[in-house]
Amino acid sequence: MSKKQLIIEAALELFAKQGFEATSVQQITDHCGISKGAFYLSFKSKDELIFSLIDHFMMQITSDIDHIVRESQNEDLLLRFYFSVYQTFQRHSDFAKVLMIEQSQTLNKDLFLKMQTYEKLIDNMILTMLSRLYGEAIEQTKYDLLYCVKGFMNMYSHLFIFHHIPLDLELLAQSLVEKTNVLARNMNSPFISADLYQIVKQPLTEEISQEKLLGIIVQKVAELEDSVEKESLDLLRGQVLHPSLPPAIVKGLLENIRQHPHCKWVAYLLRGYFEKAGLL
Amino acid sequence: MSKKQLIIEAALELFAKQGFEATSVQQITDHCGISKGAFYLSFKSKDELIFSLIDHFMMQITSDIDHIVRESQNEDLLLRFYFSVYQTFQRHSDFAKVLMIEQSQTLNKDLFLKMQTYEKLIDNMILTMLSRLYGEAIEQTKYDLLYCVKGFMNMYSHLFIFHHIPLDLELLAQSLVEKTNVLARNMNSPFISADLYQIVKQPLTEEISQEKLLGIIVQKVAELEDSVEKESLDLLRGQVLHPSLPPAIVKGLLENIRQHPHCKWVAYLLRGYFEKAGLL
DNA sequence: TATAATAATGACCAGTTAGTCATTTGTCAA
DNA sequence: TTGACAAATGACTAACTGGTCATTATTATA
Repeated sequence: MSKKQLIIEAALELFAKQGFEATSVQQITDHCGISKGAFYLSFKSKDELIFSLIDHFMMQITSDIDHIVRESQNEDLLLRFYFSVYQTFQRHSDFAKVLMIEQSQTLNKDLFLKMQTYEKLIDNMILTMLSRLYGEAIEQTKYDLLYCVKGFMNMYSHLFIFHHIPLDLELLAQSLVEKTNVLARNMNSPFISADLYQIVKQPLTEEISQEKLLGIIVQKVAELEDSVEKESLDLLRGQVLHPSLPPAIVKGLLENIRQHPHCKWVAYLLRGYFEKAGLL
Repeated sequence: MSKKQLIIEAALELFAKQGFEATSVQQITDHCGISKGAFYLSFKSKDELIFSLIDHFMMQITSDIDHIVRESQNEDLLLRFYFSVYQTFQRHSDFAKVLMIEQSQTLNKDLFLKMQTYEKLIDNMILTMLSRLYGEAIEQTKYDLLYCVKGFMNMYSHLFIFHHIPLDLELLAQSLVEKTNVLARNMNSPFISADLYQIVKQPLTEEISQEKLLGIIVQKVAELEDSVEKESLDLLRGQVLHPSLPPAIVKGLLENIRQHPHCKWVAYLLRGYFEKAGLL
């Protein structure tokens, strides 16, 4: 085992017990029998360690899930998915605990972005899986289904992250497969629309690019029937390209489209965009 | 506003941004324009602050939920429950964030116990609500339903804890009501049995008392048909009261009952108990 | 106004931290 | 055995921590 790996393993154990902040480099080096100086031969800083640690495990985990989703037949796909996820949680329960404790890390921006990248990957795998399983039927509800699946993963993992109880993972997976099927086949009132999902998945701090914004607008315009909303949105598209209207008009146009349930998010995006650009 | 409240508000803001550990007392006092000394007139220590902070908000939140569950008619109970929960998350989004970041706090034992107390309260309210709504029909699945409800609460709260997006909470609540109904009426393969739930809810570090253990065993013995398992369990009950059998036999008896699906938890508890007592 | 009582301050303390670097130890070819 | 190079060490630094307390400012009372 390389020195890096040795340190990562030792650090993981301590982080799971005490958290990242509360664990000192000295403790880590003591715990794996090397000197403090040696630590800094492997890692530039304590921060680099947590980054490496997260990469180390998240790469394993995401590739595991990817493999399952790619290689399984439809009939046992979902079961194998849940089983594999919980097996991974069990195998790397310390890491799962660290992820829980240090959850999402809004604190450190870089770390947050890294985690978001992995989460997006996993989201996409789950979405692929759901589409393969249920097809067109869940087109409207797939993002809600995604959230439900992730909610299950999260909640049930508490069972073995915080308690060391031997669990029948096969049974657990079966139980969650049933829940997922029940929801997929009976849910009719989704909450998370495609564009809400897109917004939420946008990197937190990164502003939306003009290009992307225009893309979303054009798509929405195409969807809409002829109406005040459609006309307003089209005018706003023009304003994004060549700002010429006074703030009052822009504000009014935004108010027009905000009423339409399908346009709420575009309105939200546009308001943010114009505000940043000093046009509101 | 009292000085204590002033400090709590300021601290909350900083904790939400940086986390508890990473926020110094100096930063807090700077942020609310008082001296470091003045802080220690209101709180004995930094720890006491986080305790007060959690009490301050959790008391509000739990009593809100309790009120809803007590006062609502069955037909709009669930809707009002979800609506109120998310309204609270929105109103106290900083606190929700702190709870997320500092989640469950396995680190500090006292804090963990405090949170577990509140969580138990909320669990019981949700269970009461579910039983009132669905009655006997969910007797077998109620703990799974509880986990699903909590999973929804958790997952969907990400939408506004990490993004400041205006959401239609009424619609969100409706959507979750449907999901809950769908699950309650169609789920047949629960995973969380009454005794598994009991174990998980047991204070983490606290060992099980002999008394409690005997109570569980007696109950199980009463449930079982005459069988090897029943006899084994009864012998083990004797061993708890008056240890006399050699480890090998105890181990064998444990193995006997571990096979029976209803006895897995008792077996788990007994193994832990005998190990602690040096009888295994 | 004078006095007592209370509230607030911030320099200070002892302890801990991440990170550095002159020095020692180990390794291996000549 | 020697010497050159790499690996590893741990005492050290500067910064920061939670918490204290002699001192000062403010308020209430007489």
